[in-house]
Amino acid sequence: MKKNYKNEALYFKALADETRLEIIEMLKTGELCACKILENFDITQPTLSYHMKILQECGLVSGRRDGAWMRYSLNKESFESMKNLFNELCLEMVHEQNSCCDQC
Amino acid sequence: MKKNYKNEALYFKALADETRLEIIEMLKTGELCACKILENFDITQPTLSYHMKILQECGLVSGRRDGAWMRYSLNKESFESMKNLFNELCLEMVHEQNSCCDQC
DNA sequence: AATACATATAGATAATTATCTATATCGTTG
DNA sequence: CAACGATATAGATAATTATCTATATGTATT
Repeated sequence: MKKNYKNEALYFKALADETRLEIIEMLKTGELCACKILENFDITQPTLSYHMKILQECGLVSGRRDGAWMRYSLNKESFESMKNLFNELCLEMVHEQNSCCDQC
Repeated sequence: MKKNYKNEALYFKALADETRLEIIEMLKTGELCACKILENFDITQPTLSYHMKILQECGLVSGRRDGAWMRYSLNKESFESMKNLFNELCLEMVHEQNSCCDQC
């Protein structure tokens, strides 16, 4: 049975954007509201909202409403599970084989 | 000085595609020629060539010509350096702060 | 309740990425 | 060197993603 890489790709897609990587970096300092994150970028508010949605959908970021504000923070459990997934991808490299088949 | 996430994003972009993740998985068993990889997918030869180029450009995969064939293999050093980069992204999460600023 | 502020959603568009067909290049073999 | 097989490149197109403007929704304040 062929393995499906949709889940893995979802995580990596979330990280495959400079803006989102920088948002993650910002959130390392702790919980931040959307307006504070927005200050750091030259994008419009709806664009930030779009990026936050992607980060939330893959689970890396959690948001909670606090009055008029949304407060975002990193979800440590998700980062852990992504790290495991990533290590799995990196490790288990089998030793060299001389050729892949008889013809070539 | 604002950090630039271009390099990091490049790695993640390379991994943000199911086909490429599966190619990496295949290459874990050892070096493979393009034709052998191609058999596993429903894509054309030029499309595979395109994916191999992306994997090579970010350094994760190395290719060597062997007669008429190209033999591809995983570049362990690159995987190591990407893992470091990734751990850096995951770790160093500072403890919760109560609020991000005075207004909100 | 009216207004103002913070964020989200809808819909359009621009930018990027993945894919294809056609063709070129490179190496092998008769 | 001609023909063939393996791979790469060019150029077009389709699909996806990032961005914008306009607007809706939700909350707080007067």
